[in-house]
Amino acid sequence: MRYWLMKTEPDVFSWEQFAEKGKASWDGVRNYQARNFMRDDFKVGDKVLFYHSSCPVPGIAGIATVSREAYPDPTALDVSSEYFDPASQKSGASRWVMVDLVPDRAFYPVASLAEIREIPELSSMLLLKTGQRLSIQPVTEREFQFITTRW
DNA sequence: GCCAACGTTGGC
DNA sequence: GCCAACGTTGGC
Repeated sequence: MRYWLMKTEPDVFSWEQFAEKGKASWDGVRNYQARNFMRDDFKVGDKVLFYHSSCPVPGIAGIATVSREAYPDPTALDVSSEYFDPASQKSGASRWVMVDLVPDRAFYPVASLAEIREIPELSSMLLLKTGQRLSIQPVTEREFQFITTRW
């Protein structure tokens, strides 16, 4: 089993919406490295840290579980979608994929980025690396265990 | 709103 | 293939 961190802007899709819906299809990823993680490495049962970015208190809002492995992201072919991708339309097939998640539990309060920064055991998390903007990142088992024990 | 640190695009 | 210009991310 592997562990991941996935970023979302709560203005677009929040933990609260996720929990209420009971499921999420992670569409809209338009970065090759992030896509490749989903396509090649995500397995059913993998655990995900659900991260809120670009908001008043950036941080991990809860934990989720991968419930379906990578399949084509249809928003790439939908001209009315903000995630529409002309190159996918041209080739006739979506070059982007998504996975499905189900919520596990929420963190109350969120594990804020500021708090995470202060914890020596978490100092090597990719999240804290300058310039690291990947929206999907691998997390080590130790990091995951530390966070879910603390929060 | 600022801006550092990227990734992508496209002319050559 | 190079690389300048441009666009995006995301904390602050």
